[in-house]
Amino acid sequence: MKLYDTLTGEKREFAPLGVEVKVYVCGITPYAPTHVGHAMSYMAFDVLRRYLEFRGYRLRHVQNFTDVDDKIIRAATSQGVATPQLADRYIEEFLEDMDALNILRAHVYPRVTQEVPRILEMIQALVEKGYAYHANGDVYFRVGRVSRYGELAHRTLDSMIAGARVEPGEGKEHPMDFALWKAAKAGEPAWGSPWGDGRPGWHIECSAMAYHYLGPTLDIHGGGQDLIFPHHENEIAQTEAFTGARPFVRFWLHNGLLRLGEEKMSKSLGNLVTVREALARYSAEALRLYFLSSHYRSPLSYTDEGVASQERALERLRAALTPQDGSPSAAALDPDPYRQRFLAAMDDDLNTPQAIAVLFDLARAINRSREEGADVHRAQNTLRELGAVLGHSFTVAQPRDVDSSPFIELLIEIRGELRRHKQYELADRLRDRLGSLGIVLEDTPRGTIWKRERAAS
RNA sequence: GGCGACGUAGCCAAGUGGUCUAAGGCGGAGGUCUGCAAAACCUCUAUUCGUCGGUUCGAAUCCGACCGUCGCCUCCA
Repeated sequence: MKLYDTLTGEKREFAPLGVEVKVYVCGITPYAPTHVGHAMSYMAFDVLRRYLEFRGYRLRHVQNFTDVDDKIIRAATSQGVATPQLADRYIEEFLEDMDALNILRAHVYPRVTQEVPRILEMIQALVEKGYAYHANGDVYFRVGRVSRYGELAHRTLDSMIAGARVEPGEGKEHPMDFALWKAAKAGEPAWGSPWGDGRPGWHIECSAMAYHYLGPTLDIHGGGQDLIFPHHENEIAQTEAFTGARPFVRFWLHNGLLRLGEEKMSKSLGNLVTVREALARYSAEALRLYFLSSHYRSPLSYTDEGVASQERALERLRAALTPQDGSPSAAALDPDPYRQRFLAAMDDDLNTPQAIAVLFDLARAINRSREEGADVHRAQNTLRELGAVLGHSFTVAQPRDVDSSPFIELLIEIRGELRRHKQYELADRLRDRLGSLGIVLEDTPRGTIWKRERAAS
């Protein structure tokens, strides 16, 4: 299996260093509802995880919550709640959203507020080694000490300064130096430290947590492309300076960003669709199919038509899984060539668009073979199995509420009687009226089936 | 200004030197089935890959220029 590594800029054969694959994925800063851009990112890493496990690897997945930060403090003050309460609320929401999207939970979700002692240890060590220095209650990382600084972003320190948007910063020796520890302002959450009360800077928490939960070398570190610089660049600098071991990360994986209209979807720009809004309109599977229909490293635009079209596409895959009736009279359909193609696609840096194309090919083959009377049970099992690798179940997620089901079935029964007596006008009226209420009827050789149409407009 | 990515059918999106007269999905057209529908199935729907040059026996795929879009350089998945 090959994975594209941002650091080297090439696809390389992947194998974990030890018995388990060590995966760290950057989590969220919980101060606002989860949006579909997060969903896309975590879905990409969900598929990575499912595929690695499918390939027989054991895996340990750590994902942080940055639950102390300027934006959290600001949001908490403006809403008149304490920062831990605000963070807790959004963390809970985030986990619920991930569950709703069928994204597997990480094995560990460390939080900055619970890791401060370890973060302080790391900062202290960096100061002792000369990689960091103290200035007015802040502690900064000395970027100039790291000759490779900029290697992940493929930039040099000089070229970054030429960009000119660097703020000098009071106590900084070098404009690109970044804070490991920030002195507390009045009323802010703070912890004691050798440099006075304060809180961790933005990047150090990931270094400390990754080191503590996974060790000095990670097999895979993931996140959105917007984290490459400065966040991940700084993680490399901190961790390698601290451990003295190289490389900190063997494979850097970054997903392309979701756009809304012409711009990246982001909290700061305010152009976003929350996961809850999306799930109110579309099924989780349609959203998943939409995201996976594009390669994880490519940017993708979120559009209603796009997700809606996947809702219809999904119906085709589900239809291919409807049970076969009658006993097969022809040779069974052999799904192995499809399986091979699926694996080849996934082995090539998780080429989910191609893998999905294989699933549609297999679905078509199943439908065709079934009409010809061939045994499709094995092929259907393969479709189900490969779908599950992508996190799909293809089950008719019918919000079949107990209240109306018996009545709908009664109406269908009566319509059946009408049809038997060739009272088609009345029968069609029933079907039309149910249709306008969002209930779709289909007359099949096995009888009439119904399903609820998802409102999509 | 610096660094990087991308531009493939009506829409979305794979493919990155010959198997490509380019996968798959949505949409569209015709047909089979059906009381009529729906679903399913079959057939068709880019001789062409932003534009212009170049390299090569051969390019959507490599190189150059140009046009356009986006990302990072500041918080961000």
